[in-house]
Amino acid sequence: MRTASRQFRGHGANGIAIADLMSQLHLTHGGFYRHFGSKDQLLVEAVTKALEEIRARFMDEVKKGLPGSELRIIIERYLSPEHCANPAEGCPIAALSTEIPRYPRAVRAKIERAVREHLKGIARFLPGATERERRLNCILLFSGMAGVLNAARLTTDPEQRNAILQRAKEFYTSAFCG
Amino acid sequence: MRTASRQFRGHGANGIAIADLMSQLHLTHGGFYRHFGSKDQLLVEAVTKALEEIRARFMDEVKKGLPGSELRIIIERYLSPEHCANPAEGCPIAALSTEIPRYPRAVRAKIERAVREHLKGIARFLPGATERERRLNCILLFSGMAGVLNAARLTTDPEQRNAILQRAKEFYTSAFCG
DNA sequence: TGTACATCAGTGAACGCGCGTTCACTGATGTAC
DNA sequence: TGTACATCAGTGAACGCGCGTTCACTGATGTAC
Repeated sequence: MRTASRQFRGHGANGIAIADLMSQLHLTHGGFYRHFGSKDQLLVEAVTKALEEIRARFMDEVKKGLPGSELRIIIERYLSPEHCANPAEGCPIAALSTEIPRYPRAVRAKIERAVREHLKGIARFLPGATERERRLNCILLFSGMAGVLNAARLTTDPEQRNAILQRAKEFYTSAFCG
Repeated sequence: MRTASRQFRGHGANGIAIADLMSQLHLTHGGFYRHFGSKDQLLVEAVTKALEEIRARFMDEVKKGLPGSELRIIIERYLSPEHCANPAEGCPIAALSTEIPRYPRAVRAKIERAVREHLKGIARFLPGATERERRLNCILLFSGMAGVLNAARLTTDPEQRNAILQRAKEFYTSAFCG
């Protein structure tokens, strides 16, 4: 399961074959359907799982930091060179955002629900007078960071890549951390 | 060519078969290789072409507006509900950003060059003391807007979708238009 | 403790389809003489 | 003006591969008696 999730993020929603995935677990591909109804279902569960893991990791980091600096820490982490260099371990939305809208309705709906759940858990660190405002700000911040992460990922020059991440870090921190 | 470009943006870099594409032009798929060396090459040319068209459209709109409001117009346009609803006619980077990094080096390099060219043409409307700063700001703005556009595209509730676009418009306008 | 049976994760071969690419061929157009 | 030839966009069949899914079978584990 964890392996599946990594492979999806690393190679794209269609970039990995079930046979290859199973053989990485030292299994044959036939057994796959004992555990999942289809590859789409695996995708849904992999994305959901990945979001939960990421959120757990965020919370760990946040607990270690000073109170009041939660969001600053999350932004720092999200736009770190490590996250940029390892899409397979990172945010599945950043890795798969353009491919998800093209999936069947049922798949999209489930992924959307997982994303909403994820954002709900993070929105409380965002500024905003009402819950609705905090949610909107949360979407704005994370979609923006996901976009800039992808921009950095398709830049081949490492220096340029770091400059982009650095500039984005300053920008989003000053915009959302007062 | 234009058809190809639309199909790629609408269905993803792998979402359209050469046979289907050719038959939309009332041709058989065999003739494809008289014009392009491979499907990858078509992708590169389609993205390049799309960026040129978009920039030309931007410039048209900008000329019609008041001087000084160029960037405001571009942001308004990029985050419009029309752009959100029609990925096939819109920004190829927003539509394909997560798929491009997984292509072979040669493909990526050519697309990156086209993107750089594109941004170079727009950067002069961005704030910044030096050319380098304006370029960084340009990447920041457009990657952020591409991210939020994708977030809006995977939201199923239309009201929520418009709220996201509206909020993003305010945010990026106030951040980059002084 | 031992035996018979059910369950079920895993095996490996096969099916069927989609699709990128190739290739021998056709037929219209243009050029040379 | 007419004829022979070259060019080349387009045709349509075929090749070959990848891959999601199915299925009959195996073998280990656990339960009933």
